[in-house]
Amino acid sequence: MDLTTAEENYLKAIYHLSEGGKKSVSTNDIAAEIQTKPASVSDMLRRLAEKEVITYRKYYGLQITESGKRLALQTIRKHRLWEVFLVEKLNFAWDEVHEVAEQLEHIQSPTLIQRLDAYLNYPKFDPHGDPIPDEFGDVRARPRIALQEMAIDQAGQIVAVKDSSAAFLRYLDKVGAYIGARIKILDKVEFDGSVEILVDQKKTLFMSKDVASNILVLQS
Amino acid sequence: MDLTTAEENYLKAIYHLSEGGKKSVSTNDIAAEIQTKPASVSDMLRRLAEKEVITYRKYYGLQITESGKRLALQTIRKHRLWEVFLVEKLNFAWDEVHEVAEQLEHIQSPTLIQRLDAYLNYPKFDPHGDPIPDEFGDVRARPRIALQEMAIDQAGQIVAVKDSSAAFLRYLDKVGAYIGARIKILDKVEFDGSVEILVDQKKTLFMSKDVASNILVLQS
DNA sequence: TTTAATTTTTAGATTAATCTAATTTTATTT
DNA sequence: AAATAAAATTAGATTAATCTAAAAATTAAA
Repeated sequence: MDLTTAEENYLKAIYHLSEGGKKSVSTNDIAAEIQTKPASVSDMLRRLAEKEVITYRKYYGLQITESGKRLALQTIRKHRLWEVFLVEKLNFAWDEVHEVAEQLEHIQSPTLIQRLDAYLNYPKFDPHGDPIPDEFGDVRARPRIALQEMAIDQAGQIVAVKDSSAAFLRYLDKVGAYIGARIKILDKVEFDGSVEILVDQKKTLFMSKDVASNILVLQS
Repeated sequence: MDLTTAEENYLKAIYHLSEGGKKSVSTNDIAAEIQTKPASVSDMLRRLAEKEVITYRKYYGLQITESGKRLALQTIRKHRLWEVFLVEKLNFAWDEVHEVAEQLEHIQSPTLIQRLDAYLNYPKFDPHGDPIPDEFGDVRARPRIALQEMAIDQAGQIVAVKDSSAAFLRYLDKVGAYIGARIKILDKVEFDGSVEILVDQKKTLFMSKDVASNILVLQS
């Protein structure tokens, strides 16, 4: 059973919102996530329910089905593999890849994705540090902690960001706190929650609590 | 001015038919090329004329405009660059790439194409031997001759095929007459027009007139 | 040069995806 | 618990792309 591009986008948004910890996903949430009007969402929910990728009771909300989850994870897998390709092979900066990947993720060709995966050497994480589901939709997420919550002298590797807005990503790139950087907490200021870290054993960096709580670290 | 995916496909078909040497391109030709109904074509022609990528007089036929030609060549450029990528990097066979490239050619991102071009080392020909237009739409075609028309003892390199159906391409692959192969005419049979050739200085091969006239060679 | 055949276009429907405006349902407040 | 606010849905339109069937225009043939 095949989904249109629009359906894939809605399903992906629904999946992300469901995983985002919220108990129920509202029509308005989806509309905001996908930049469209609530009326359009209602319409689409009816169609998605017909295709049995969600269960849906009017006014009462929705739930993604197993088959819906599988399809959403396929799309996410494709998106993230393309992001790896764009950054590793075509030298895109990691804050420039999203829109292109948003288009590429809808290309239909299982063979293409298998071969792309092999070509990229079966990457497990995308350039933002988010895990890439395997072809069965299994995701092996690493336990990650916000940089802000680490104690003095703890070390680790930056693996993801919470806020992946272009502005934030550009800021990080500029100060040298890239994904993959090995860091260590040198000091924490009680007063304002700001942190001093050592990057790659050479560069020290100050960051505000706001910034530090948006950076996710894999502890070592 | 942007074209939809369907418009791009029609314009590409029109361009190919125009270049194919026919003086005028008919509604039925386009319908056949694109696997659709003449009624749909009439409709689309009206829209393409509105966007000024063709000039169109009802019942009298159409002509592609300069801007239409430019856009068609952009799409063809993208298609062929993706084909190179699929074959060279992802190890697709050259008869498996068409459908995927048909999808990839519609991805909108000038940056992506620039970088893909650089990554592939600015290829001038696709895996079928067809020339890749540059970013301004300029095509530098090599003078090519049908294998069938070469004289005994002449040598060259297979650079393209006229009939690129999957069946024909598979046949060629099987007998070892791949794109890029260096060949030499050993003998020609007057009676049925069949040819005997030497491939890569080691293997001799017989082929019928039909096959030989569908293989294009760059003479050396 | 009429008639017949072919080609092309229009008329009228359909489907997916979207919108605005109106209505209905649910949630919140006094 | 009635009144109000917020959220969600329906009604009715619109656009792109397609189709079938009918009509119109052009081309070919008797």
